[in-house]
Amino acid sequence: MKKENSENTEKQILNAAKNIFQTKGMNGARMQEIADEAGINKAMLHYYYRSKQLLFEAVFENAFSLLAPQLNTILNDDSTIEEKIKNFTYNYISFISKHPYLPNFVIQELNRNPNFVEKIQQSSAFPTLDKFNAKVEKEVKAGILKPIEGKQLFIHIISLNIFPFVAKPLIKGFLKLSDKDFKKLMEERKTEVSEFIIHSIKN
Amino acid sequence: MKKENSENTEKQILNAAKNIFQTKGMNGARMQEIADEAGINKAMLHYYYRSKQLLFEAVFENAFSLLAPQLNTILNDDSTIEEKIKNFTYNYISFISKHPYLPNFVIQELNRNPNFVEKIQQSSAFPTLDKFNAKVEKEVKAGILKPIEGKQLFIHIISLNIFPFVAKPLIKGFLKLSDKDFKKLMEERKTEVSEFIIHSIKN
DNA sequence: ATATTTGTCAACCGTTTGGTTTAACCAAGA
DNA sequence: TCTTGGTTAAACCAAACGGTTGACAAATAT
Repeated sequence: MKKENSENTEKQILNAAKNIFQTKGMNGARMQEIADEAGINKAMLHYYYRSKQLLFEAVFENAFSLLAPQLNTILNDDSTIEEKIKNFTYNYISFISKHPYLPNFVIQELNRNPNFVEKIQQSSAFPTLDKFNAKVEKEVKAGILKPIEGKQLFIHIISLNIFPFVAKPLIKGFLKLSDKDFKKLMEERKTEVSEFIIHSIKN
Repeated sequence: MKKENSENTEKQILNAAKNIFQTKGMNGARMQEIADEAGINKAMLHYYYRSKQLLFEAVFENAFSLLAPQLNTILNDDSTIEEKIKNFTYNYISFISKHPYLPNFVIQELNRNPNFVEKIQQSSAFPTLDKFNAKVEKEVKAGILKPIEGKQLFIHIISLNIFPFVAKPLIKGFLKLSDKDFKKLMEERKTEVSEFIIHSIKN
């Protein structure tokens, strides 16, 4: 009843920490609350992760490493811009619907500690825009797309896809939606958003 | 040197609280820090605002009351949809450039405490979409706009305008921008965004 | 069989935090 | 002159917090 639990406990902690940190943030989270959520003693948190800061970083890097591949796909695969937009919009909204706290958590904590960006910029497979920019420029010159800068298009795409989840309470308030309504609306956006973008940029 | 300062101190506190709360959030802010920022004694905070919670709510309502009119204009004036989009995009980006912490603060705290929405929904001049929806529908039927739902268009508009400010550190990281670069990019978006939207929806 | 390591826990520790209190001070108004 | 209201520094308080300790049992190694 030891080694089986030792691996198990560590994952239980990380999972509990994920839940608490992602809903309450670093400042709002309490070590005791994480321990309770994991159903273990508070000392165990420090036994496995030494400090709140390190536990938080484990959670954060885990969260970020889930988001980065989503972006890397659109930025670096060989499909056309139109295909990229359609795929990303569909896949990203599906993905976030399953992890609704993720984008807000990442954004909130990056705002709290902006030099965090530099840290993760080096380590993990941090997305780069070079290939995407080149592809946009190429399709613009070929007359497939109307003139647009790659970086502006990129911001358009992520704004339209991510923002509704980040501002969920606000949007629910403005549009007077229930949780179910909101989910349905996001479902519609899986195609609505890509059509909206493509309408605007395609010749 | 009494009554002049009494009003003054109250504003000094609110202003200091604004700075601290908007950068660190409710959980990250410390009463002592706010007192220091205001250059007054900590007892004064409680003298004027009784508790951290009440001081925070004063700051939050103040912040929200700055944002709401921006939306109310676009939603309720009599201009065409195209004009609404152009005006809102230009004005909103100008406005937020002067108050960069505002949208993130509001969104972060609404996520932390979603039933806050209901509170402010009653009290202040909370924006409603009815008129905007009707106008969109009318222009679609008149053939001015391509078919689109008002609520989806509304989400598009606020996403494209607000998100870049909320995700500033992320965007700075992806695009490898300095603060100056970022500001320039947002300046470009004052027209870029509205053109992008109008391209997509106009017949 | 014995010793060591590893996982776990309850209790504890020092510090920070939001909030209160006290005593004194000062300027303005009655 | 006396009261009143804004202000301060300082001490104080209880609760909450992150983190540590020491004991103990189960698993592993010798």
